[in-house]
Amino acid sequence: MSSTREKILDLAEHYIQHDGYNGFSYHDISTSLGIRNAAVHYYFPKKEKLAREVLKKARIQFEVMVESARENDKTQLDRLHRFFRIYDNNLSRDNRVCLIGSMATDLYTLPEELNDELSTLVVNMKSWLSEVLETGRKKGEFHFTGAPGHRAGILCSCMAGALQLARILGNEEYYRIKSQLLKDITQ
Amino acid sequence: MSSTREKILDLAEHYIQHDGYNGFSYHDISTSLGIRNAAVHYYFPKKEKLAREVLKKARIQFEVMVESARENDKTQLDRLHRFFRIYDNNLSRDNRVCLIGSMATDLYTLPEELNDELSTLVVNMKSWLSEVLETGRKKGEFHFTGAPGHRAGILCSCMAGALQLARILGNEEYYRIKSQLLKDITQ
DNA sequence: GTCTATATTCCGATAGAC
DNA sequence: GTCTATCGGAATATAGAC
Repeated sequence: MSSTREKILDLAEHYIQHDGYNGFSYHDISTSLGIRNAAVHYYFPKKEKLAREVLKKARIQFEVMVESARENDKTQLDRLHRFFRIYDNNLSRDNRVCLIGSMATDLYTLPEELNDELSTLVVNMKSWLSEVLETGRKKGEFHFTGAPGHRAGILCSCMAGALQLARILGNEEYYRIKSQLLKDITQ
Repeated sequence: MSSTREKILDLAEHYIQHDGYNGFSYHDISTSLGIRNAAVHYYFPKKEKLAREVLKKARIQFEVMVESARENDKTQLDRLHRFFRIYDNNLSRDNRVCLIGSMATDLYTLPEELNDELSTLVVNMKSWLSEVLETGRKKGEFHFTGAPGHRAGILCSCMAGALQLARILGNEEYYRIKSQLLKDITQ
């Protein structure tokens, strides 16, 4: 069980969300880790494989979060806060943009091999959030008009954009957007 | 008055919004234009100067739009539609992401020289939109809660994210998000 | 598993001819 | 203003020793 492999994956995730897929290199990862270029290639021969594994790991991590929400959360508001926490964590870790926003921006320069994993991640997130919103509205926790799927689309795109705006306007902008979105749904 | 220079600027804008700052090269521009690498460097010796000029041109173009809105638009809803049209145009031109979203995602790999121009563009857009929203609410055209600045932040970040999501989920997702945002404000 | 060493390609950038 | 030619460097990737 190699921990180097896991460290590489974590670093790759960091760099993708901090600098973009085309903004980092194997050299960045190897020097951060204190090993050599070739050692990184031992674990991930191609950069696209590395990125694919990052996406896969994020998808599984999201599935774990969903399962944990299913077991522990009593309200849909708890679940909505889990959704927001994903973005909070990105902001607090070096002002990362979200993985989806980063990959989407570079999408047309990426090997098509990455499309499946990326779209699965997005579809899973959006449909889970749609269910949370729909159930929450039925139970009177949330108040909003329109289809839950539309509202989920707004939340996903708005939070992705909020992390990007935060880099330019400051982190306060992110918190303003987040709290306004929350008020829109809960009031 | 060189039209080659203008063509280069337009191509650079296209590539930044299609492939990201780190996803295109002088070679891409020169071959698209049917000239040589060195000719592009004649107009823009450094890539960062090229990107800066793209941002400056976008800022001026936005100022022209604001002035046109001031002269011609009778309602704030007309102005809001102008705002949305910016993103519509990006979507219809090769599924571009917006200039701000693209540059923000690559921000930490860019020369700091670009920060000023980028933040000016964002501040100008957001403050203009805030005014439109505030005036529209006073006149009864719009209905929303919270500060106009917060609502403007939501609109900017949401539309940026919507162009990114559209690349993954299809253009229909963009239109769903846009029309829901519009309903939220006008109903 | 990690290393040295290197092949290959691409990129930003410049010199100098036309 | 555009060209040819080229430099220096960085990136992805691989071969083969340890």
